[in-house]
Amino acid sequence: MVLSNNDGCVIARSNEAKALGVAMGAPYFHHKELFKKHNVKVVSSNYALYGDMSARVMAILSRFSPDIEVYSIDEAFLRFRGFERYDLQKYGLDIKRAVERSTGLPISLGFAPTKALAKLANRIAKKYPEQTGGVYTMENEGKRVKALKWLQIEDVWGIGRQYARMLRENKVNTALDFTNLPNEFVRDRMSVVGLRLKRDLEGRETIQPEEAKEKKAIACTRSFDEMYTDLEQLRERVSTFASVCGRKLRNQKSNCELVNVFVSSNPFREDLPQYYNSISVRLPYPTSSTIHLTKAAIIGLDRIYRKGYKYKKAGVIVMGISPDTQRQLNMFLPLDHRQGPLMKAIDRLNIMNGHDLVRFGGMDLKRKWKMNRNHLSPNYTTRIEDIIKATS
DNA sequence: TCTGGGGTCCTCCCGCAG
DNA sequence: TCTGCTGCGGGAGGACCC
Repeated sequence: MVLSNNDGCVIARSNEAKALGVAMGAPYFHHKELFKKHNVKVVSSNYALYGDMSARVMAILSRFSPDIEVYSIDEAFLRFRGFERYDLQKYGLDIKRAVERSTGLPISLGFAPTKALAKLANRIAKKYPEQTGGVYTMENEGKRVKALKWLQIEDVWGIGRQYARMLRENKVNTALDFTNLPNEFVRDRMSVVGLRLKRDLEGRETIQPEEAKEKKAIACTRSFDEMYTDLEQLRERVSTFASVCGRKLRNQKSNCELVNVFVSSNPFREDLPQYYNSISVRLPYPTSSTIHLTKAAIIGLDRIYRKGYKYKKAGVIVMGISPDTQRQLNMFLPLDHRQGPLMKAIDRLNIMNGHDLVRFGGMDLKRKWKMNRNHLSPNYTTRIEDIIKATS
């Protein structure tokens, strides 16, 4: 089982762990005893490792089709245009073997005419490994209808909890029931998004592949390991969050003109007074300078901070993002030309010498806080000390 | 004691300007 | 000068994804 940041929630479960009845997102501490009793292997999330393994898998997949959309850390859509003469089932097994041989990671594949149907085909492949070999091809109308009949409404890609409940109340129990609904009903209750999904499930390609785009918002938010009451503690954390946003912005060669800060008490502590607030601070011109972002974030924080609450979470979200090459400057405020080279130098030092070598005065230089990661797996592929040792 | 983090898109509403 | 209509942009809120 894999835990979220801070070892808070269960975010991934093996089939064995699922069989124990552990729900997705369940708080870890609720089930600690059960895990101990059944000897469940628990690991803290390790995104350095997952990110690297993901990149390896995606690189292998891209050898099999020129047209790949990396959808998330563990999913990709590949388009097989011009593969009409291929036996896709066999080709799929080749892909699966190649990934498993090079990375040791088991994968499953689904072939279908649209993205929503491909998700469904993949689900079948994963669910019935013996019959499908981990590859399922939805090559005709009969298979499409059969699959839609099999798929429960809440398992449809794009149908979340709210929609599933509403649909069940309207006697829609399977994906097939959903495709049989009148368009007007779907449009009315689920907006054009629902309508697009319906068409896609009918086999008419509607949900288009996404090209890699620059992010429209970049966030760094954290729950704290203890509750903070002091403005100074919050300032330190918020400064650090702002500097992370700055680094991410510079990585994608963008600037932002809006810095949003939020603070929150612990909603699970109903015995304590609750407080949530957020504020957006507009910058005079788009920037990715940590100095500017931090200043703006602190101004925002000072405005929303209220004494007397115990704070459990805070974050910085930068918005209004534009690329370096399209920067709208301010007619009345001169651009500070020193910021760019300064940030570049800091980023370079931090890359060469490990993160956080160079930091800013407002940040948590003494770093009293810690993230709970009590079950961390080694960084097998990204840290030389952690590399797997082979012994004879 | 201990309950994650990072995104997207759509709709609605409001204020503003023509 | 006033009123009504229309289009647009921004913010809030709600749905979804991983």
